[in-house]
Formats: sequence, structure tokens, C-alpha cells
Amino acid sequence: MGLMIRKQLPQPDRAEIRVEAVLQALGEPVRLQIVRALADTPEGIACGEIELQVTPSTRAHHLRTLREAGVLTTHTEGTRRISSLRREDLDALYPGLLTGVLSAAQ
Amino acid sequence: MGLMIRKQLPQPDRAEIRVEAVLQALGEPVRLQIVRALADTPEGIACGEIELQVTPSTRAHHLRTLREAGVLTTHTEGTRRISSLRREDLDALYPGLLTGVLSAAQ
DNA sequence: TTCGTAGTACGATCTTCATCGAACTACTCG
DNA sequence: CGAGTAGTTCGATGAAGATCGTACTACGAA
Repeated sequence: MGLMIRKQLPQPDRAEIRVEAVLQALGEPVRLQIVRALADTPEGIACGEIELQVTPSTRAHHLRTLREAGVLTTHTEGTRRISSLRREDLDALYPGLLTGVLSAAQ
Repeated sequence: MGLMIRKQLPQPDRAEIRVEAVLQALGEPVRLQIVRALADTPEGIACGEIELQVTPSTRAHHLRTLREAGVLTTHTEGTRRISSLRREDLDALYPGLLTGVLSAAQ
């Protein structure tokens, strides 16, 4: 077992986040499912552990979309990539949005 | 001047509104612009009076999308169609969502 | 009824994007 | 090192959708 290197994947600064991109990212069923899963696990979750009906490459595509929109942050932990919601940033930018979305009946 | 007939255009019941449809509807720049305009005029506004850089037919397309998603309601007033935000329904379903979206810097 | 206005519906076009398989990178373990 | 695992990237494909012009409907005014 070696030293665990944690590296954060590129993502927009809080000031660069655009509401259109966030809404568009959240408006896709698979991505909304990912967001809901992340909301349930504040400590973060590995890509492959989220239950989804899509292939790994589609998974990666959606995670990238969410990351580039500023919805989630991802860091590496060995070979795994742990993602978690950018709740603080989103709440600061759009207070109530995330709560409202997550309160929706599934 | 004859009798003014007010007829409401078909729209989903509150229980039929799906959050994915709402988010997807809000995630398009022109439609978000429409929603912002509606938020500024609670009494409702006619389609043609919203300042947009698109043709009438594109306007109609976006208004239909927003109506079918449950974001706005439209009724006729003579030849004009007045639209307004379904704020009560949206606040009840997703408390905070609309506020959060509208609080975003433009 | 005829004209003008507000807005919609339809069909076409062009772009965006969700999806996948295959090839690839990065890391861990033995 | 080599094998295995986690995940990404690339290119292709097919579907969804944003846009427009044209033709149409509905209503009001003269």
C-alpha cells in the first residue's frame, strides 16, 4: 500500500458557474439520479458505485457534464474517483434551488 | 368591442408536473429569459411583448414547452395570449427552486 | 365581410447531445 | 515487471430539439 494521492479534477470556480448550465445539467434523468445519490452521501461516492442503467462511458460523460457545470466536485483516491455535491457553492449562488430540486417526489 | 372571452390553454395538473421537465425547460437561455420576464410581471404578459431575439414561431415553441412542463399558464384575452408563472404550484412542489433560479446573476 | 393583428402549427434544417464500444490511462497488488 | 481494476476518451450513431419560413386560425375593428 503506497501513499494515497488526492488530486482534484478541473472544475469551474464559484464565480464561473452559470445557472443555465446547472439547470440543463440537472434536467437530465440520469444526471438527476446521480445528484440524488450524491445528496444521500455527503462524504462522496465513487462513480461506479452509483446504481445506474448505463455503461461506464455514459456514466463518465454525465459526471463530466455535472462537474463542468459546477454541480459536483471530483477528486482521485487511488484508482477511484470520488464525487460529491458542491452544496456550499450552489446554496450560495442559488439559495433554495438544490433543496427544491431534491424535495421533488421521484 | 365585444364580450371578452378568457380561455385557459391546456396544461398539466400540479400532480402531473415532473421535476426533470421543469429543469430542462428552465435550462434553455431563451426560456429562462421568458421566465425572468414573467417573474417581473405577476399580472402576466403577452407573448409578443417579451423582448427576445427570436421569431414569433420560436417564441411560440418555447412558450409551449414551458406550459407543457408546468412552468407557466396561458389564457386568451381576445387575440392575445397572456402567460404568467405558476408560482404557487412550483413553490408547493419544489420550495425554493424558483427563488434560487431567479436570484442568479444574469 | 374584409382587413389587420396576435399567435400557432407544420415541415425542413441544422445543431446538440445521450448512448455505446473500443482503445486507452492510471493506479494497485503480487 | 505483469495482471487486474477504475475510469476516461474518442468516434460513430441515432434521437431530441432550437430555429426558421410559410401557411394557417382566431379575434377585433371598420
